[in-house]
Amino acid sequence: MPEATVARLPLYLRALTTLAERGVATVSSEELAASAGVNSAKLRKDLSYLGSYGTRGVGYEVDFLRHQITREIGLTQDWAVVIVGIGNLGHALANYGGFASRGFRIAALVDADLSRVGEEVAGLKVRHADELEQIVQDLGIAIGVVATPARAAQLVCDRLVAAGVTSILNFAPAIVQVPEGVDLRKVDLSTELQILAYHEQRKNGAALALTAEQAAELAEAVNG
Amino acid sequence: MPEATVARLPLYLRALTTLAERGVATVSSEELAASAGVNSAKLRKDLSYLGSYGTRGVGYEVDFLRHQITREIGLTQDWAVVIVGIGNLGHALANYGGFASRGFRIAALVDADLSRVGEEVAGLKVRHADELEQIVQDLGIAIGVVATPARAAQLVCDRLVAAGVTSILNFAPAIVQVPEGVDLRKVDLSTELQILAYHEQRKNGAALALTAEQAAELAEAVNG
DNA sequence: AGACGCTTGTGAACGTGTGCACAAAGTTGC
DNA sequence: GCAACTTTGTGCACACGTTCACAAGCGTCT
Ligand SMILES: NC(=O)c1ccc[n+]([C@@H]2O[C@H](COP(=O)([O-])OP(=O)(O)OC[C@H]3O[C@@H](n4cnc5c(N)ncnc54)[C@H](O)[C@@H]3O)[C@@H](O)[C@H]2O)c1
Ligand SMILES: NC(=O)c1ccc[n+]([C@@H]2O[C@H](COP(=O)([O-])OP(=O)(O)OC[C@H]3O[C@@H](n4cnc5c(N)ncnc54)[C@H](O)[C@@H]3O)[C@@H](O)[C@H]2O)c1
Repeated sequence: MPEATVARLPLYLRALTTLAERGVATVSSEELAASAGVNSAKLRKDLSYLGSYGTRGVGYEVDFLRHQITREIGLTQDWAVVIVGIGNLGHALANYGGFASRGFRIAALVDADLSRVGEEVAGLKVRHADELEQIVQDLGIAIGVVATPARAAQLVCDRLVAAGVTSILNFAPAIVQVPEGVDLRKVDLSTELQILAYHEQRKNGAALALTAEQAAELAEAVNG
Repeated sequence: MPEATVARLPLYLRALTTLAERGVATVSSEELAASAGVNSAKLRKDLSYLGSYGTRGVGYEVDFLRHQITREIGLTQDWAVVIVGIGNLGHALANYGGFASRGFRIAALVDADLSRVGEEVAGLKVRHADELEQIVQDLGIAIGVVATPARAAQLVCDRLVAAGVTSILNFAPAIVQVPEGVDLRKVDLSTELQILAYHEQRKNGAALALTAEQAAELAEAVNG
């Protein structure tokens, strides 16, 4: 299955869940594509990787398709997650209710700062970073979330990997190396804003260019 | 400039900043690529879109290249940002110091909940959503960050656009439509986790498949 | 039952992105 | 001033992703 398709399955899943809540029983690729904000041909091709679950002339059965995607992504089981670094962001993540409803359970919170250890956040006691290996093994944790400062990110990832974690979501703005077999994804807010700024500048730049062109025309008019 | 290149420029910028702080004056494409975690040919092709700023046989001058990328992204000016939805995540974002150092200034905080309005967060008073248009125009805000619940996201984006915002970063897990000319990027943590879960499952699935194969072999051995 | 209309699933064309490999261009050492 | 060495910038081939367009298949209505 293409990586681009995998990245869109959660999108479809969310759209299907919304439809199911509204009591919709079947949906065409055109409608579902509109809900998910993608091209309908792309949607059909994506879904075709799961199998032929549609009915020609009718569409897709919402509940059935939802189940198939859930199974494909691997959300039939709950995944235990550890969050490392319980600062600003770590607190927000720990308190966020949206993970549980999507198949993820925050199983442990870890920080290196002794003044933070023992604090109760979202019903969990913050534990010390040195206990990481024990925690990961005891709770069967496969996914780690890194919300420490950038300078600690590589060390924390190394420890997570050593403890047996094979999937990491990194929020720290740092380039981290992990051994093969370990999946690393990053969420980088500053980068996102910078990409927006680039396009924003070009929008304004286009306006400036137009002005320059107008200026040239003006100059020509005056000189001609 | 290719979109993929634009998305990597912030990465290079960060790597260059780190090098500059370490006092490195020049860097080869090989070294810089390693710092940024990309292929060196890709890095050189990306940089070639900015112009021919390298010196053959030597490499790139760190400070100069940093300045060129900063200019290209449009970070020579500071961008004013408004955050809408000052809950868990909004607080974390408002308190985050990493934006200011990268050319973004949190200029205003907005919420619809009257019990939140007036609260002081990160040195700013939370203002009411109805004032949005006024705020955006007075402060010359071009970028909006949406950290409201999903159900409010479309409404908030519509209001932001109506107020004159032309770039939006959305944290709510919702598909949002914006008119042409407005850039919308989304950060979706659940999706990221789900992508990790998919690969995680396949890792385990590979192990299970092996077991199944072994089982088949065993059955064959018993029957044969 | 058969014709009609609708929607899926997919072949094929196209566009974008990646990475190799090397000529061109610079530096360093003698 | 020249040869040897280093590193950039880029042409080219390939891989990946997207979109069009349509035959095949299903349900419905007469
Ligand atoms: N807060 C945000 O909204 C935001 C936005 C974008 C990016 N980030 C990034 O997310 C990360 C966390 O941000 P934050 O605002 O929560 O920072 P923070 O300073 O509030 O929290 C960091 C936490 O990590 C802990 N920590 C430090 N070293 C550790 C280690 N080796 N092991 C375990 N824990 C350790 C600290 O004790 C602290 O509690 C940073 O890298 C930041 O750049 C945050
Ligand atoms: N907290 C997290 O770590 C986290 C993680 C992933 C995604 N998210 C998403 O980010 C968003 C915010 O999450 P949160 O945990 O901060 O939620 P929250 O409920 O704590 O905060 C939401 C805030 O938005 C305000 N709001 C609601 N409607 C509004 C409107 N129309 N205009 C202006 N403000 C409005 C509310 O008053 C509240 O203060 C949610 O969509 C959530 O799914 C949060």
